Amino acid sequence: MQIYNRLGYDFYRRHATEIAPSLIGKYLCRRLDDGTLVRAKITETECYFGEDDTACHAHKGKTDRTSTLYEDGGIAYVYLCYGIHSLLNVVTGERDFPEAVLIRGVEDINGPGKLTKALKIDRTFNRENLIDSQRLWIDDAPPVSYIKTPRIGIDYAEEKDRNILWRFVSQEK
DNA sequence: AAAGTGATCATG
DNA sequence: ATGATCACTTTG
Repeated sequence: MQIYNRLGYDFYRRHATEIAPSLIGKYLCRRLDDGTLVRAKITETECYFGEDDTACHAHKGKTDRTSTLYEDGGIAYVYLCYGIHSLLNVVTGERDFPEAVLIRGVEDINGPGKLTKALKIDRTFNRENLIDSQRLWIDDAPPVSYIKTPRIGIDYAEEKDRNILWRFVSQEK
């Protein structure tokens, strides 16, 4: 049985538009405080790319909250949505350019809020370094076929950004 | 269809 | 200090 290594800096330094589809089928890994290892196959992602993307949190520029997006690729961006849900993103690309991939779903868990609840991921994981963290990382796996759709929950964005096919969903059963 | 929930950001 | 706005989920 093949053992796959954790994804490293070379994977994360590419553009979010390229990384979002290639994350489908990879394994999101979480080491809980009690030592339990949870590995969940990623089934759904979205990418958010640059200040020109009106759906991206950084489209109005750099603030305290969005500063995470401007870091080097390979760290987590976790923020509180609707006062209830922590949403997990992976920061990608180069420093000073804001881009990230939202992890929207994993096997058997659909929904970005449910997945962070199941894996016990909260805002303390903001800026967690996925390349060397002992509690959150992503393991490599072979590519998987996927379909593309528009992104979800971004009605406030400009039409050009609402229509772009930046959501990626696994076709595997 | 609509509420629940609180950090964030722009306004005053 | 106040108010609007949410990259969601659940309930009816």
